[in-house]
Amino acid sequence: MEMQQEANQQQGSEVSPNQTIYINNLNEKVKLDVLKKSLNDVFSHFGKILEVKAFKTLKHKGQAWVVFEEAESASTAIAKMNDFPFYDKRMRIQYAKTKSDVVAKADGTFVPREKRKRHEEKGGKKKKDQHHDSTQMGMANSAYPSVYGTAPPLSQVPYPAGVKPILPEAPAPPNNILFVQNLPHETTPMMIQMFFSQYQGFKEIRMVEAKPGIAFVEYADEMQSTVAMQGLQGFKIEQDPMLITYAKK
DNA sequence: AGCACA
Repeated sequence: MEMQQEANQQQGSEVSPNQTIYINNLNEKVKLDVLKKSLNDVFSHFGKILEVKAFKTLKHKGQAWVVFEEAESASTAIAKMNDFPFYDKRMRIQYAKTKSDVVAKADGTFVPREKRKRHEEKGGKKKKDQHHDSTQMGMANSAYPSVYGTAPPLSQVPYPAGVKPILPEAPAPPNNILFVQNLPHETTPMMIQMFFSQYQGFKEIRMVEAKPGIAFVEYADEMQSTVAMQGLQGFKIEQDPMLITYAKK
């Protein structure tokens, strides 16, 4: 008969809706400023953001708080973005458990908290148990809810309308094609061919008229592309140093 | 896994 109440307790935890969302399962390899900026970019689709907070302490990495001006924005954000692939991991989003300081300050209810448990700042250099270095980027998470059935590859997950996918800026793995950026817009293939063709294995330059300033340079194999990259990295065509990375496949 | 406010 009544089977409509499950929508309310999607997290299995009882936290009342409020204007701050708590996000975890974030990719811990992403630098903090980049992470916060990307979170801001993504979540500003749902309303005005007052603040984005994230920390890199052991207890808090992989997590972030996004404070909206309106609680409704937070609700929409959760509904639309929970399990959203973000830097190759699915964001898990809930309402934050406690009121954010910015909000309390606006409320007038802010009371400076007592010194909490002394934050373990990184004073010593003990790093015994942090060797989880296994790169698990791109592994589908098997434990996420029903909507997609069995987890599809992240690359196939549909994105909510109006939200651009955030592609990991993680460097592409070494391969035989180089991606060259920061070229003067007048650059022609011939101009840079002079440089790239002096390296063994050079095959071709590809440029797209619609996208000035970039080029793809193909070599026979990744050894050769790597040598060329190392030789030409930062080389200045006019005055701007070119930025060379491996192309995404 | 882990809910803070440098």
